Amino acid sequence: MESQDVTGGGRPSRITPRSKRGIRTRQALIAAAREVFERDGYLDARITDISKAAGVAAGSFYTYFNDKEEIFAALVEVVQEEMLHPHLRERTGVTDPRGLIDAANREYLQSYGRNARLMALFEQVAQIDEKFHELRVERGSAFAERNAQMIRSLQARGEADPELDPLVTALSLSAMVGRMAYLYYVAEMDFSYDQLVTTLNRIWFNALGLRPSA
Amino acid sequence: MESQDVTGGGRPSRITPRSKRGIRTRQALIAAAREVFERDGYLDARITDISKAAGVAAGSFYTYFNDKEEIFAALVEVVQEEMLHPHLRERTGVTDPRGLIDAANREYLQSYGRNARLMALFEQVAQIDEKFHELRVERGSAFAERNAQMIRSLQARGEADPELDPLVTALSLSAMVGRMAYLYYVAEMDFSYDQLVTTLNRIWFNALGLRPSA
Amino acid sequence: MESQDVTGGGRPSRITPRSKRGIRTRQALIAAAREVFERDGYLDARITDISKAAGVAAGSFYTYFNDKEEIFAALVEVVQEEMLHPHLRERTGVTDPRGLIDAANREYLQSYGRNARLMALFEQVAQIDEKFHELRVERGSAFAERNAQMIRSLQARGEADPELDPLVTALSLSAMVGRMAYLYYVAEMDFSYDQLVTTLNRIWFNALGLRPSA
Amino acid sequence: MESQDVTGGGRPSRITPRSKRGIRTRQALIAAAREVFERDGYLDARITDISKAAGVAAGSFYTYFNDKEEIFAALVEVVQEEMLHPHLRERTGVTDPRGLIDAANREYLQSYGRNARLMALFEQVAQIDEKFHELRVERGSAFAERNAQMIRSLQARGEADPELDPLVTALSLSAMVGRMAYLYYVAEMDFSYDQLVTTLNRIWFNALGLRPSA
DNA sequence: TATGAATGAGTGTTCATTCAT
DNA sequence: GATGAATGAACACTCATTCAT
Repeated sequence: MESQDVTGGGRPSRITPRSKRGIRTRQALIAAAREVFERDGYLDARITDISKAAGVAAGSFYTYFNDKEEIFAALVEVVQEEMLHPHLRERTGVTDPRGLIDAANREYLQSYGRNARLMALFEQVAQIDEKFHELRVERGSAFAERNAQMIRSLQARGEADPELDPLVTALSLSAMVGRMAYLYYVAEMDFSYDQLVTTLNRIWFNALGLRPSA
Repeated sequence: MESQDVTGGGRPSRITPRSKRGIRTRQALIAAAREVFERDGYLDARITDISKAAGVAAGSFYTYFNDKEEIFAALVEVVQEEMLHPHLRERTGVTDPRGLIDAANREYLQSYGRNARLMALFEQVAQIDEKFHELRVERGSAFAERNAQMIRSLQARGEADPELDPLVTALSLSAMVGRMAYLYYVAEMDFSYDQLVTTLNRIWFNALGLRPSA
Repeated sequence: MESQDVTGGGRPSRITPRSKRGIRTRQALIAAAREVFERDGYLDARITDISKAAGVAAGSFYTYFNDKEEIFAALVEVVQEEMLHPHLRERTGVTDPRGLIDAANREYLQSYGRNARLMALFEQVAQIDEKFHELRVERGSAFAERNAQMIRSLQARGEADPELDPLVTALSLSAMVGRMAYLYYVAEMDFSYDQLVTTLNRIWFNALGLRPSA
Repeated sequence: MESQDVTGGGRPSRITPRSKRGIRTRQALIAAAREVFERDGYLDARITDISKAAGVAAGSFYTYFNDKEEIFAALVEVVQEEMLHPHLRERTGVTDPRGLIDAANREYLQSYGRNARLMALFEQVAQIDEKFHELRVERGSAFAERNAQMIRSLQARGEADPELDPLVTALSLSAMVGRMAYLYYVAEMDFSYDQLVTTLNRIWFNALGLRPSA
């Protein structure tokens, strides 16, 4: 998933800094944005506060971004690079389906937990801003599509319930994990991490009809 | 689910109208609110527009509500009464677990579909307003608790996988259905209603380990 | 020349006041606008100052006008009604061409002089704002067209140089008077009112080839 | 008409470049200013854009000019040199009054037409900036003074109406030509170039009482 | 109860100008 | 001389809320 221009363009996009100082300022603004967004939420975050937190003048914000939406997009990009962990199989050496699902679930939850505030923020902004809503749905689809592939292989090998629609199943189970991560880390519902992982795993296994590996 | 004061109180709560005229005005405002909210979203809805849509003067809004949050709460109450369909078993005469789950899923999705715009609105407001966020989580929990009860009985009768944590399982599967309803009706993702119901049912059955009824 | 919507529309036009108080406020704003515009010029006039001069809150401006352009248009309308003096012939009883031209020139100059500051303002805004520029050209054309009619009659009666193009002549001579009024009242050039009227009259007479009335 | 410091002085005037590079940059800025002014008008022209159009950094503008007014003054100077065509009599060999007036009118209109955009700009700035307003009035006066001289000679020779005030007449007729050039080239009013010249000439001739040359 | 005009706090945004490199 | 990033003063405009009629 490469860096991608989240905002579809429109106004004259601001500069990409050429000097060292410019790069530093831009980064300071993004870091400050993260701080302010996490503290105040997207709606209450004022551009002035972001500039102030970055230690620059109010107007300097506009050297790099047109508005709140644009700096949020930049923040999303930065964080997504941090959160990306593809090639699970190669990294872990795990090959049996149950092990892979368990590893994927744990990795997803850990990653979500490390960035819980930000993830809550993304959920929020997705509900507020059309562009980010679409982005979120698309990313979810792409993720589910990879899982759908796995389900298809398992079905082909006779290891998974052949009656399941691979894509809708993948979407459903991914949606479930995503939402439960939210309830655990953001809404702080009252169950343990262990209960969570164990139950999610078991639902995946049962739902797909995976038998325990010998 | 009784009428419940969503907003924790605070300002002098506005009147509950006694005169016929007052009742009419209040209802007109709520209807107008639904219209404006669905059209503009919660954030962009202006109190002025709600009054205008209701055909009353700007100031009249404050005879009945203190602010946007309060009229939204009133709207939520009205709609929830419309959406409530308890006692599924008694109403349908269905008794086998798979039949009940199928009926519940279908009923939930239909109901969601009939009020899709509003449901999207609720999701949005839950992400914006703390009070509604809590309300949403609580309602979800209550709903899941009922499902957890069902899972416990099935486990007790040896009809469901005894390894599952009943509450977390219920939460997860409910969350899954809720999110998929959103993706189908609001995000309008590209799969059919039939695929949706069939897949959700099958995931429930498999996950719980329900065998087909003889 | 009827009241005419100078601004071609666009944004939701503000209210026309229903209550007495509203009418008073709107008028106070227009009067204040005249004051501020005359004092500071169009460009330097701040909306805040207009509100302040009218003795109302900053926001109240926007109850009646969308922006500076719009209140200026309202001001133009008001003043134009004041300045309108048609039916010169009927009012004065003058019938001979030279007498009519003399009366018209004097009336125009007097009227210009009474509103010199505002006339300067109109010139300024016409150079700044496309809409008012067009308005000015149109009004000038309409005025010239009436004069062109007069020239045509004189030519038909053999009293005016038949070689002259009536419309272009009328435009030219009107433009001349308009510009000289500006130079006399606004730029305050160094010649007397009497020199001005006498010379303008004589140029008109000579240009049209009018002989002195017996 | 020599190069003349239009702005009355005040801030430390910027450098007059010595190096070839400096001269080139200064010229590039003036050319860019003309471009931007003609495209955006005086008010909307941003110094940033002038620098950009000249292909130099924002800050470089201030090496040569203090502000927009100053570069506009420089532009005026350049253009006025281009537009100057004195000594009409000597250049054309024309000597009879009607011929000279005709030649002068044609020359003025042609010249105006070649620089219509800039002339419109000058009109605009004269209405916005006190300094340029005065400049415009002065130049007009100087021009009219030359015409007044001509009128005086004609009167002395008995060739022109002796009743006319030479200066006010010259001012009036010049103002007329100037304004009509504006209406023709800038406002693009609907009459032909030929109508224009013929009518203006005839008004001059008639107004002054010039008989056709034998 | 209804009206609708008045209020005014609150922030985003622009852009001329400076100055360290 | 040139660069381009940083500065920050300055204002327009919105809209929830009040309150006299």
